[in-house]
Amino acid sequence: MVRPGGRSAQVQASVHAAVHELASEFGRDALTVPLVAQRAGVTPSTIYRRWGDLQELLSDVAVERLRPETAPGDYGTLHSDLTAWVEQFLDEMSSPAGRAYIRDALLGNPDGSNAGQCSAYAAEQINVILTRATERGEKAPGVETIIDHVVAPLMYRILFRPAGLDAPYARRLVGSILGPAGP
Amino acid sequence: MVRPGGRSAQVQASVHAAVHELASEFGRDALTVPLVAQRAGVTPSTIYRRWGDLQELLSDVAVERLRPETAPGDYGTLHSDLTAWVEQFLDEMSSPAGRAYIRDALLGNPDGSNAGQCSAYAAEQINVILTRATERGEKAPGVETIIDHVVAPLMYRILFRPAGLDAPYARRLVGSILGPAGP
DNA sequence: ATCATAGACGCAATGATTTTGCTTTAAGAT
DNA sequence: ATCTTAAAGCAAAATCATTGCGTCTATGAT
Repeated sequence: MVRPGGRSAQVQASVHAAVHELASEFGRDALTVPLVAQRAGVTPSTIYRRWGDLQELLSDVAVERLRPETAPGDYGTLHSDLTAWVEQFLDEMSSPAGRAYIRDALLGNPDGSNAGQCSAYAAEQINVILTRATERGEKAPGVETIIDHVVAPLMYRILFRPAGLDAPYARRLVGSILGPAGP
Repeated sequence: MVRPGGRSAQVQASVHAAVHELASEFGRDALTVPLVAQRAGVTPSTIYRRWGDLQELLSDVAVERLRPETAPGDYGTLHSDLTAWVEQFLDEMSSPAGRAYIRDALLGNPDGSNAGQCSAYAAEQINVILTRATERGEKAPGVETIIDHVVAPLMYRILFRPAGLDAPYARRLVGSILGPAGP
């Protein structure tokens, strides 16, 4: 039974806020359940009961933090829209903070859909871009193609090979799917 | 100062073994340092001193577990070699145990090269396949291309979208890079 | 072959976190 | 207004993490 705005919601909000504050104050690795609980004005047992453990909580917070806040910009062509989006994606995700959030998101319970949610966010953004391109009359590949051959390589490198990852690389990926930049 | 075969090596071996055993007995999430220590016949402080914490230890074990034990098979053509390797890769990595190991490997210390090591293993295997193809006179793409457009999409789906991941999908990825299976 | 030494381990005490039974609170339904 | 019930608080108990100190072991030099 969901009770939006009720006490539960307030607790969740203050706990999430506490995680943010403490993470930026003392660093993500200094977080502990009792610490977060104190800052949030809650008892530790509340957190343990609702989230199970710190990892679940962090995973939860990470997903919220990874949700895009704005629709992809419109730059007139599919190629430029996608390039811009990919560059921003890379920027946000490859920072130390971004990588930490991604790793946290991956840590949630077995098939708790936290990680899936992240992927869904990206798919949604890409879908907006592709739909817009189609409406303009441009020929556009499928969302899956972009995910497989642009997003996935970026994410792979972010997670497994933090070095050798820059904007030119990202643009090259876009080019390899859409062909070289149009006129 | 490395002392292979010494007490240290034995401790490491029995601790690793204990992790394996307990993980398959009680599940990875039931592991605790004291539990592992007891099974390994060691005191918890030994583990804390050597590995720091449970995550480091699990990350360590995961990398060892993810190391390929055998060179990629030779099936006569690049296409079949790569397809076979990819199918095996998918098999091993997409199982619940495989995914758990990957996640653990990602968890090691900040940029402790554990995750990088995994990526290096894959690159090495692929390199063997591509070199063999080149020696046969086949035209072969670079290692990076295979990583970006075959390994990365697989890994992305393993981590973020466990559903909709099967051998045909993997073969399609290979086909999209090498072209349809040749004679 | 023996010795000196650095590194690693065991033990045990201490401090922090996690878990659990019971009680209390407040949101939503009657 | 009262009732029902999910969720939170409280506090004790259990478990886990951390650390100082002494001991042991394998190594390299004598």
